[in-house]
Amino acid sequence: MVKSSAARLDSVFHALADPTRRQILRELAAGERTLGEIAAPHKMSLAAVSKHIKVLENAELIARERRGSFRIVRLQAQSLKPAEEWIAFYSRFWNQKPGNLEKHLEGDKV
Amino acid sequence: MVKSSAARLDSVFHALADPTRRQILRELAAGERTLGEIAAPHKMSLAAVSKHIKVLENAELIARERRGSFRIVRLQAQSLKPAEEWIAFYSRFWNQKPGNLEKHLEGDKV
DNA sequence: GCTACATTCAACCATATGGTTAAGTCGTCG
DNA sequence: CGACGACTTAACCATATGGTTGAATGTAGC
Repeated sequence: MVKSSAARLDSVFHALADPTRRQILRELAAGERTLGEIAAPHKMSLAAVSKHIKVLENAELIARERRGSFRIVRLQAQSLKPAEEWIAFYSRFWNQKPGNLEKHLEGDKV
Repeated sequence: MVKSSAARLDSVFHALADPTRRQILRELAAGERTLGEIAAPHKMSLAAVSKHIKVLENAELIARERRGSFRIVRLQAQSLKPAEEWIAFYSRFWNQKPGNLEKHLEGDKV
């Protein structure tokens, strides 16, 4: 399914809005894992983890590949880039004094 | 309500996972607005926009202030910083060749 | 082919989300 | 003080989310 840029941001941010899924991504940063390995540290059923994996896959943050009877999961960090860029638009604000925001964007008025 | 760092990421990413809310943040980047002004361009009721505003407020991405009979809404972009930093952890990945990821993190094996 | 293992799918459930309309609140102005 | 304007809250609805358990699927190995 091809998604619009807005829809891709929707699914990426939605995927990130859950601590279990963020933890999974952190684990995958250290290398690929099987579903079983990913699920082990989490206090929930394998089926529940499988659903989280599907949410991450839908956001294209991971890729799944069959390897024998295992399903190996790999990080696709580049899908985070648009999200990072979206947020980075605001980075110029967070080192400024709050009162300067309007001036900064609308030109010096006072 | 004081939130854990994880809970704050939850609410920020959740707030960003909706195109209407992202648009509202973009509008607010140009300066403060009243709720009416924010709602005008959107094809939904004022009550619906009010709910979106509440989600953004819960994530501390905006602040509301009473000004006469108006409610003025201001961007609080600094609350995006932790989200940006969380994502930035992965930035070293997206300029690399996929095959290098494990080597990069686990030391050169092959 | 049978069995075990790894994962997925289906059915179900409780709660959350995103929208609606209608009523309520709170300042301002005549 | 009475009415209007600008929101906010409440009640309601349909659909989505996040979890469960139990059955189904797909490979590997005897």
